[in-house]
Amino acid sequence: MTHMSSSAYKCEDVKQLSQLFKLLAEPSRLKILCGLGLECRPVSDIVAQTGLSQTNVSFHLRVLREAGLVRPERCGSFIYYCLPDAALLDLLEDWKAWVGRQAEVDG
Amino acid sequence: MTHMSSSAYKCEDVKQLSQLFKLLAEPSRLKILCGLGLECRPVSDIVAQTGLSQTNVSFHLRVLREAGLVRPERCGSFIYYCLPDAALLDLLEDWKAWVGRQAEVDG
DNA sequence: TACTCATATGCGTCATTATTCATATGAGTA
DNA sequence: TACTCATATGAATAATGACGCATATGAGTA
Repeated sequence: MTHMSSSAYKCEDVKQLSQLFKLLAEPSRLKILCGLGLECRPVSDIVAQTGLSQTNVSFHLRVLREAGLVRPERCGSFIYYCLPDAALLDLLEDWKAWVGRQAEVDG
Repeated sequence: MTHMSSSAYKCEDVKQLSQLFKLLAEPSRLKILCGLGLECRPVSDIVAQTGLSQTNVSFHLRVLREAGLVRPERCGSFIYYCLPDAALLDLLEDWKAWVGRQAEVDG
């Protein structure tokens, strides 16, 4: 316990947080999330929008669904997906802003 | 262009953002970043603190360094690493808060 | 120079995971 | 029931990335 600081060692829940980031780290998944925005869209729309294969979209939607990052809603033979929490988009925006600032600094 | 909305399609820079998240998705790397906090520490300290092997720490530090997420500073035979931007910690805190809230909601 | 300590790097291996193909489920409709 | 469309799933493959071992670099010191 020599140089314990107030700022360090704050991430007890590194595991939980890294799992979340892993979900967002997949370009296809991030594209799906961002593409959804605040709207609900059927899978076929997501497929068309992202250009990914239907199989692949379904795969990633399952991952996101099981993590609670998207919520499915059946409507007829369609299944609509949407973000359960708008705050997620704000967080993503914060990172984008940060990345933008970093890019300025680094050149 | 049938149902283009204001909220969707906002992530032009999905690739850049997902690369950043990929860096943070590695538990070891996240541990290193969080462990650093606002301080500068030599590699040997990071090794001791994280319990990771020296090789592995160096490996991850390189990844983080090349991405601009840590900055090295030579001091004698030691190389100190620190975060170049304190805002990074705030962003991580925001996510932790969000994850906490999600956990409440989901049960 | 020779020696030590701190850190970095090349290489091989193992584990994880994204992707595709083919097929199954499940709702709607005739 | 049979048929179609929307979505999900299983199996196989391919790509990525983390980790350890051995070794190299580079600074300090005698």
